[in-house]
Amino acid sequence: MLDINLIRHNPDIVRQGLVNRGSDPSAVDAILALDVQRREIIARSEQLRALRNTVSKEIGRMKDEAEREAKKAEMRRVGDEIATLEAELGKIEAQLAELTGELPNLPDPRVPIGADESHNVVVRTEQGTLPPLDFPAKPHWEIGEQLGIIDFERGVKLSGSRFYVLNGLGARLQRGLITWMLDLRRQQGYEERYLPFMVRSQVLFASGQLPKFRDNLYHDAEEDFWWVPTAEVPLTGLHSDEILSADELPKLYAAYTPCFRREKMSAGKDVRGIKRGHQFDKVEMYAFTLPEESDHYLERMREDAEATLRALGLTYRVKLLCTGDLGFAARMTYDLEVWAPGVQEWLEVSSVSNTGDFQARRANIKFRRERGAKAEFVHTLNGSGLALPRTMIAVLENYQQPDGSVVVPEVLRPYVGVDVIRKSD
RNA sequence: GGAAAGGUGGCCGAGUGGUUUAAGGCGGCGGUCUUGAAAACCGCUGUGGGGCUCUGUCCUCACCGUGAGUUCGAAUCUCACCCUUUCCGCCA
Repeated sequence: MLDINLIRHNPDIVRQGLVNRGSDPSAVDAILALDVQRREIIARSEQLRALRNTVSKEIGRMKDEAEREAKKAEMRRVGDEIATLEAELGKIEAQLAELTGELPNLPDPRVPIGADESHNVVVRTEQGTLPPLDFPAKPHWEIGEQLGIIDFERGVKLSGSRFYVLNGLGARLQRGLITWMLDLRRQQGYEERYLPFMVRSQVLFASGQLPKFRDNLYHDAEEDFWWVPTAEVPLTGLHSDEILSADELPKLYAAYTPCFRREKMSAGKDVRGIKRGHQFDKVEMYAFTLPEESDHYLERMREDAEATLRALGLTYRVKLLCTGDLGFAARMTYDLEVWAPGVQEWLEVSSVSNTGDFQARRANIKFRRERGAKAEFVHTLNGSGLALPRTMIAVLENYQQPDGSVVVPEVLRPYVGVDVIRKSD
């Protein structure tokens, strides 16, 4: 949510920011007009309320019956007028909430301007420590099926396309990655949280998924439950409607959750393998910080995510997203992409974003610098650390051997329990 | 799923239609006293919106779980819903 005062006083800045990220700026004018109407109506109705409050007290003290009845009749008319104004106000505020709720965050000035992902900037490429493969690399679906650790057919039988089953060491590899990542996050200073995987509408509004992106979410038809598309959602809601004290900031959290996405927008894309499913696992990082420290923690969180890939010895690159590719709530985002030699693709395994006070406004998360000081909105950041299926792809394809086996990365061996994944293990 | 009792400020807790401007207490902050501290005493105390003689020790509106309703006037009365606790049922 953008600050209404920013829209009111600097509409040009807001319009420019929206244009830069490829959004329609016309809502700004509608919002400004509604804002003026809103304040006019409030001024009038409050004046009438003040009058009624005063006169009602007088009525309580009146002894003269006729005079009292006359005043009551008069206040009845005032009440009717207030009701009319309030009804009008309700409509205007609903429209205002709808329009402002759909405005995305404004890009940070340092974000390169561009229409789409082709304008993203590769900041850095980090060479992995693994020796290059000296044989033709197989894609992970072949590796997985030949080893018997990924079962696509039974996934489809159970739930349709974009679902799969992990068998034995496949499941253990993923579980090992999750546990290892959570341990790594803890060493980096993040507190672990186990969260609900279904949340109320309000929580999805706070993080920015609702109202605009409901098509990509799974929703329970009978209750107000939505399956989380990322742990970012419940983590944003964790401190909603709270006022934190400055000395407990930053609050750094890590959480493992499955993520559920309808992938309506990417129908037909990435249908092969485990790159894009309706259900996938992720370890997520999240931070609540002082406003002046969020830029610093964006870099810190990117470093922390990178450390995961470095520990696995994988080759990856860091991208700074351009304005046109920013997510709804983000004002600046780094993507980490890992190289997968089997599919010959850079896979997005992490997206690290600073949302500034955008989510904090929607979730009403504040802090106080000192006792008695005015409460201010915190800043929030989120980052994947990391998305599991794509990390699995990278591990399988980079650690594959000529005989079809897959070496388990050293850091994972205590978690997986074997050094090499072979057929029929 | 059934029954009962509840939901009031940071916390406890009073308040069944109008001196309530939400009593009182605790906590917190400031002060008096003190060598210092404690105690005692005095004062202060939340959130959001709007306005202005425009940033103030200002005026005003709203907020007692949520939403509607009754009324000149609602924390208080009515209805619906949500949540909590206890008991029963069911269950991992």
